[in-house]
Amino acid sequence: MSEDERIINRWFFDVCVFKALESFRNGDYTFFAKITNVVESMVALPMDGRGDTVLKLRCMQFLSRVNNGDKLDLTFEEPKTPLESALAVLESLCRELDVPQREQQRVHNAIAEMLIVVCIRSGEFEKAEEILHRHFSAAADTAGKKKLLASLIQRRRSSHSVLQLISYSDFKQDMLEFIERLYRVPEPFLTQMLKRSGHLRPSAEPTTSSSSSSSRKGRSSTQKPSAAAAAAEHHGGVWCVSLQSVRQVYGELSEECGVSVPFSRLLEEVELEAQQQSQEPPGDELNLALSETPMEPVESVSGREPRVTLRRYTGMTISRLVTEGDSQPSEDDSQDNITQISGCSPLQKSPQRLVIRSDPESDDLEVQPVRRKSTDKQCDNRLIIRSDPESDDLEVQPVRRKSTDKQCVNRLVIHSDPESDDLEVQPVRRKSTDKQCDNRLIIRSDPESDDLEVQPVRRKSTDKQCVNRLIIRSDPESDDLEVKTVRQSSTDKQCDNSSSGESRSTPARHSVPPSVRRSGKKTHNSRRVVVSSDEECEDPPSDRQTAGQEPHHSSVNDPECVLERAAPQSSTPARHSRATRSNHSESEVHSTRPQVRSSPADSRSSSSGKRRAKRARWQDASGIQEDWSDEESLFSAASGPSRKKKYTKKLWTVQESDWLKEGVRRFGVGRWEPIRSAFPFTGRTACNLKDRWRTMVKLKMV
DNA sequence: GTAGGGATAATG
DNA sequence: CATTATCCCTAC
Repeated sequence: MSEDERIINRWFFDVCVFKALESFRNGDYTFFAKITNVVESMVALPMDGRGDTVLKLRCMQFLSRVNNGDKLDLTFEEPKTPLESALAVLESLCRELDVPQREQQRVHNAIAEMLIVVCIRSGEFEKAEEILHRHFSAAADTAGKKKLLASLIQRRRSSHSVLQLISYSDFKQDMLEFIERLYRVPEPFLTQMLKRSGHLRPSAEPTTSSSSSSSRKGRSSTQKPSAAAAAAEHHGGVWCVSLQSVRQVYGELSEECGVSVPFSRLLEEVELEAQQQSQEPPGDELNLALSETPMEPVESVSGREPRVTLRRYTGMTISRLVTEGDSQPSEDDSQDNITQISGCSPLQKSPQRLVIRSDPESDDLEVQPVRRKSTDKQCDNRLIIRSDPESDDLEVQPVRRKSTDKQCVNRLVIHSDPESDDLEVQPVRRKSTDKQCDNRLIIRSDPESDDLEVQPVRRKSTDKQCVNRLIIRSDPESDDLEVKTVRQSSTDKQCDNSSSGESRSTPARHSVPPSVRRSGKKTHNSRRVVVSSDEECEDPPSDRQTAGQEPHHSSVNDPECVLERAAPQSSTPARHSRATRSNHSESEVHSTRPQVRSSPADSRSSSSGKRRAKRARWQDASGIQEDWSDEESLFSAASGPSRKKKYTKKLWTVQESDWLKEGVRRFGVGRWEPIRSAFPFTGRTACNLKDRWRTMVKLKMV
């Protein structure tokens, strides 16, 4: 990666962070979440890291967690609720910045209080109690509050006039103010550049930070429209600036910002990139991908394809988590939301994994077994699971992924009849046009049996979702796939494993492995049906591995769970499921995005429609945190203060591994502390990085 | 702060 | 019980 690219990445990163804060300030949390995802995904990119980069990420992480703090089913770090993660980030911030003790305590208490309130409102009294004891200080000024909360918990009262007075929105803004007092994000270079060139209308500019930013850096970002500005033109909604003007402005600002790259090199890069994307017509003018994209990050993210760098980021919205390096998603993969689950079989040297990915383009769910060994040869076989908006049918389609992205045309439609619980399967040949579907699928793993449960959900508004679900189980003995329909009554709570099923085999291709462990609590009754696909996906014999699974489900309403197992750092939340099975398994989450990475973001709040929905769906798929938290609480209660459990393994996410690789590239092996500081790792010590590197080397991931 | 090596947790 | 990624401890 060239130096130029790093610089450009940082410019864009800065703009995104700036915009994210602005949207948070304006209460546009949806946009905040989207942009956070973008930011998050950028973390692993090579970037000209100036001191503030990590700090900005921290702020984004913090706000992202705060933003999702009222969603107990999300998680950024394994067992933690978003606000618990926020507390952890707060600690990091306090370590990195000089935060007055009093302020630290105040913010800490505010977060703890809100978390307790959220738990109480949700009826999670045990969790609320745990937080109360663990995080809520009994200082004089909070003693009364603590007592009240304790009382509500004890009486199991999830509603109380006091609770109604507490506004989550106010809390968010309070946290934002805290962040802004702590650190004013400087006005991005690109924004300044535009302003100077006369392209940026003052109104479009964020108020708060611009002034402080410039002053913070001690530079005088006065608006002195350079001559360059005169050369700018606005064509059909697109700002165009002559190269000469950009060069001139660049020259002025590069000095102030410490950019040493010659403009000519920068230009070459940009043009090259533009060409590769076959977008911009070459010319004497920069159709400012460079200026425009940054200026309107929103559009880029949600709408049309952003150009240049942005495009790449969008794809990374997902948080990838994986532990294995080789598992790094291919370029292709990185464009989708991916959930990865892996399992390791002792017999086979290579672990088996299953990648579940949501297609940004179509709301489809894609399941793909992955071989971890040879990185290059990923499995070529995939399974697309799609819900039909029109009929609640489930469609399963094997896909062969050549180099050409063309899919297979054979599909399998699985239809469950609400009246009879029958499952209908229908082979279909399909053209290439894909239709979207408005229904969601819930994939859930049964803790008791390692089954995979797939449930179509109507996205409408009615709370009564489909009651029919599918249980997919793989037969370890035969690689068969067994599909069972399940009718669920709202009252059930356990999984029913009564049925045993029959199975059928699909040509083996996708076996769903067992093993996810999750605590499940749902149940259904059911009947099972088996189906076999008539299509075949051909797969090389070896691909078959399958993997784990994962599951999850989600809440009926809006689920958002992701599987996650790992990915703690990201800003994206996941829902947890602890379900993964293998060592490396993990799930990812996607989240907000890109990164904030960890930063924040993630999915949590994205609002853009489809993508958001998709993400939400994924989240559903993941585990549910409540279960876990129950477990956790049980555990803690049982073990008491003394921790019996020495520790819980926290698998490394792909993103963390990417940071580590980038860090080693940047600082060298052995420079663990600098690496740790340069990236928004949370809950990782330099020693952890060292160990992870050791593992990665051992696995030949690096 | 880092390197090594042992211990542990999680999984087949 | 064997494996293995991750965690923990200790020496330097």
